Amino acid sequence: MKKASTDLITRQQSRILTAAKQCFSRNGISRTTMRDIAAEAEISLGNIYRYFSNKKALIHAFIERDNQEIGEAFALLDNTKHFKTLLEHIVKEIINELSTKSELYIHLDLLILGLHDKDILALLELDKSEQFLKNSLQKAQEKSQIVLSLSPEITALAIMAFIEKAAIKCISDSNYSKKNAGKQFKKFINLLIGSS
Amino acid sequence: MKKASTDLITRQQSRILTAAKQCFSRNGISRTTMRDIAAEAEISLGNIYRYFSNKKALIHAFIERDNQEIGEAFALLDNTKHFKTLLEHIVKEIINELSTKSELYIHLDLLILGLHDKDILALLELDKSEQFLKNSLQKAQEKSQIVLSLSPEITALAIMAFIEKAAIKCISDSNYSKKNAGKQFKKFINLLIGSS
Amino acid sequence: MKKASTDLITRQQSRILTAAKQCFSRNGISRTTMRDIAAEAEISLGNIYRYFSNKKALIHAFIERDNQEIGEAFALLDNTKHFKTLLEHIVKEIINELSTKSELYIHLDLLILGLHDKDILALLELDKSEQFLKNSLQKAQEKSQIVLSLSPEITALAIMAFIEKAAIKCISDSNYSKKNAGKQFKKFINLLIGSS
Amino acid sequence: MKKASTDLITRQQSRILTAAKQCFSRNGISRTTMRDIAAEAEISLGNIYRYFSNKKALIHAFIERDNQEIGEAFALLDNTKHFKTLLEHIVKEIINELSTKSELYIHLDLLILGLHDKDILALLELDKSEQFLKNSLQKAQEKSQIVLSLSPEITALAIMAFIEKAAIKCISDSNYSKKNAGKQFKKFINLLIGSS
DNA sequence: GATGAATGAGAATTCATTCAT
DNA sequence: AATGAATGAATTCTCATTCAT
Repeated sequence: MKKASTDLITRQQSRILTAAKQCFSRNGISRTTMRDIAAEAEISLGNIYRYFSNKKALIHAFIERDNQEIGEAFALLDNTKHFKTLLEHIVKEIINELSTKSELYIHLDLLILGLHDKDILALLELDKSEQFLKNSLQKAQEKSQIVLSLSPEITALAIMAFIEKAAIKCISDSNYSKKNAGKQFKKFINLLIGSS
Repeated sequence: MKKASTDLITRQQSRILTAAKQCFSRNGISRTTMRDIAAEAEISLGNIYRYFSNKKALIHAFIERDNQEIGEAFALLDNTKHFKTLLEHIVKEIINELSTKSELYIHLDLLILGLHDKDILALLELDKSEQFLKNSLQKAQEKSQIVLSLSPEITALAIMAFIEKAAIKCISDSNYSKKNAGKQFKKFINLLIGSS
Repeated sequence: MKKASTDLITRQQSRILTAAKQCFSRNGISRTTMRDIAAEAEISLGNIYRYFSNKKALIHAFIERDNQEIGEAFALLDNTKHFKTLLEHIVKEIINELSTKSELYIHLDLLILGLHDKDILALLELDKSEQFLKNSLQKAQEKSQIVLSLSPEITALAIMAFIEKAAIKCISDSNYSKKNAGKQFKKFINLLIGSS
Repeated sequence: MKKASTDLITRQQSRILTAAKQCFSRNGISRTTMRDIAAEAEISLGNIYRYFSNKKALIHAFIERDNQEIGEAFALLDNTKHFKTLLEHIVKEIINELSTKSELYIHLDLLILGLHDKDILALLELDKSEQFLKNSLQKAQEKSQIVLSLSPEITALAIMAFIEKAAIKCISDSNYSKKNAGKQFKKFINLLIGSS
């Protein structure tokens, strides 16, 4: 991997990461070959290595980008007056996205990779999103926007756990729909969070 | 796959599956080679193919056996007088086991395999254990042993989700301990389940 | 790489090493691919890895075998009554062999590999043959078979150096023949070694 | 290879060759990539091909320049009154340099390349330095500055062989030092060359 | 029934060389 | 003249699966 004009570098890296996401969604991370990504990005195989020194580095970058996106979504919670409503909305979105199967692939693959690889594990900080949520809950509680039945920490954990599980269920259990998941989540939320 | 006399078949299959579990725990499913399993089972490589026609079939059989074992654990709930205490105990056990990393490997690997492979997905019925728990909750509620804040279905989902998430956290987040998880779970349970 | 019945293992390893020697002679070590060796040994590519865990291990084994052969040649010196004559003979043989170009390829390639790789360097013990020769000279001197102008150490060094250089010259300089080399060596030897 | 104005050509070629020497010393010729050389020369990768049509041509040019430099060193021998002393000095220098490992890399790499490639072999004329030395010895003998035990040809061969071998030994054998080599060489020289 | 040797289709990665700008 | 992005063939190594004994 060598340097190139910064602009092109970022553009190409981004292009490759987007292609990677496509492939990862389709087949899971570990089943995606560098050649697959190259083909998807319409780039030569060797050229990928100009932008990412190896597969691991590419995955690294991929995770970093992913974390950013999730962070941005949760950031909205800090500036809203209707915390619970927005939370329900965000969660619905996330379940929606995760239950594309494609997203879930990636999500779980990352977990597995993390278990196999300390570096990736560190990067995952196994659930940035949980952190974001916890912080948002805390702030909202301090602002007396909401009343929590349990600590922000447990609440965040429980919520994120619920989301993932529901998403998995949407895919794996044909009797279980996203609508279903949404309704259940509302009830669950009402148990955990009371509005002031 | 060549056939063998029924008795021997079951004995050998069992032996191989036990060896497989060892290997899967150590390195995850996808990183376990057929040779690894053969070595662990002290059986010849070629001989495995007499009992399982290919790796996928072996994994299939593995899942079936796993589901059985979990079912047996939850079955205890149906005959106890101290539902909540026993539940807490079982959950502690499961988190303990899952957070061995080795078990989590398998758990997650299976999920991924399921996402990639309809046959396996069907077999997973993504969380036998959740079904068992739901049934137990329902029966206990009918017997008025417990009072549920939400439906048995949501409660089971929430509990299993919590367990998995906590197990993952035990491994990935060095600041998070099993003790911690146990305490949090108690509070969480008290919110979901009231004793009559 | 896995174990196999000891007999077959040795036979196959030997076969592979022989094939390797062919290839190394033809193209030099670093230009020889594992596929080349497999083809020459009439074995599948993957099968090589059953007998040598990687290319480096194969080269290792190759060197060890080479060292043995040279050692056997020099061992003859210890039991002869006509030291100088036999030495001249052996040297002629070695120059002959080395100047096949093929042998020289290997000889030099090994040196280079040694410079790049500590493990190989250690194995080379950069010139087993020089050690053998030095010991033979020493014994012969003690038995008063020969009279050395310089120490056995320097003498051995000078002789081996001469051999190599002459061999290289035979190949690279078309005006320089093996006959030439033999004659020159006799004169050189007479300067270094006098018979008693 | 595209052409350039003669002046610039020579300047750039020289610059590239100097960079090449740095790289070759560090990692050996075959492990040096064109990109390495470009970086060291602070020139663009593509631009190298304006001045050398390919890697082989570059190595060619490199050898030619190297030969020149060695020639200049030995030329000193022709004008000295203290032949043996100067020779000892020069040899010490060469062993010193060669045993930097870096120089030896190049030296051996070139030999190998020569064996693989007729064009390069011709260029090497496998040991310009030996030729120079032979000529110097001859002249010195004619001027009666020295008395040779053997012919100038054999003497030159023996000396150069000794140098190389000693250099290699300095690197590969930790018990063997440059000092050692120098002392041994003096004794060896005294056997080959007597002053008048 | 059992064995384990053999196969070969990939996978990641490297690097000389070309070519559009 | 100079640049450096792009190419793709080549290399090492892995592993599920087959098959002769």
